Amino acid sequence: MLSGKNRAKTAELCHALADETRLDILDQLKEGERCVCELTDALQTGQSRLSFHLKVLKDAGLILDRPEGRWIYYAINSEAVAELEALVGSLKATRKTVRPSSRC
Amino acid sequence: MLSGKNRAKTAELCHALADETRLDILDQLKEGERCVCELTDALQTGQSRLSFHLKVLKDAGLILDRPEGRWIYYAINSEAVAELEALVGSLKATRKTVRPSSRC
DNA sequence: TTAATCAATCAAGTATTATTGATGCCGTGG
DNA sequence: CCACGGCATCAATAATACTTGATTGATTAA
Repeated sequence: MLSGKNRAKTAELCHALADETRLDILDQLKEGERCVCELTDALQTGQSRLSFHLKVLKDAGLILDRPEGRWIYYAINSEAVAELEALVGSLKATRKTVRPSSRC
Repeated sequence: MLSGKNRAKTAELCHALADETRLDILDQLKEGERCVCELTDALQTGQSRLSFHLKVLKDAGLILDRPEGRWIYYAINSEAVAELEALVGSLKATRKTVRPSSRC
């Protein structure tokens, strides 16, 4: 039914995906974990900017971070992706028939 | 691989879902098509505001409109939902193994 | 311990989105 | 033809989101 917490969670997850830079990041992470400096290199962009987008993705739960030495490795959280996939799927219409009553 | 047009399309679709009001609208439409006045009633909000959000959903292709007399009925475009579902699914990590090389 | 590197955070500026009330268009009923 | 109802659109404002450059904390190498 997508009510209450689900609605807010869906909105947050979708917001995190509603940006091409963040989709680029996820595309990179699909092949395995990466540290920020690798991403700045791959995506040709500034460290600060990337850090901002990584935070959005992390806050939404779509990526996980693993500090190692002075690097921080990011990786996709496949569970969250699957969760979102399910939430999106639940938006499909339950009936195709034209509704009988009208109020206007 | 989520590149080029797909990336932009995914961002647009996700942006359209990144708002609780729009999720509420879709939730209503799941049960069948509705005209704007029914939605303003169900969602307890202003007509102008609703019209704005309906436009965002329509521009993204997530809903379809059907004029009938002086009403306009909106309905979920299940194809677009399925398309997005697939795009989201394609974000899942392809390998779980730790990547061997590092550049930093 | 000092210098250097990686990455988060902050502050300031810009850009994009959302809300609100007003206006206009179009189809319908009188 | 006229008035009304349903809805889109516009203009102005408010709220969010994004970008950029500078700073800071933490970690490692010298």
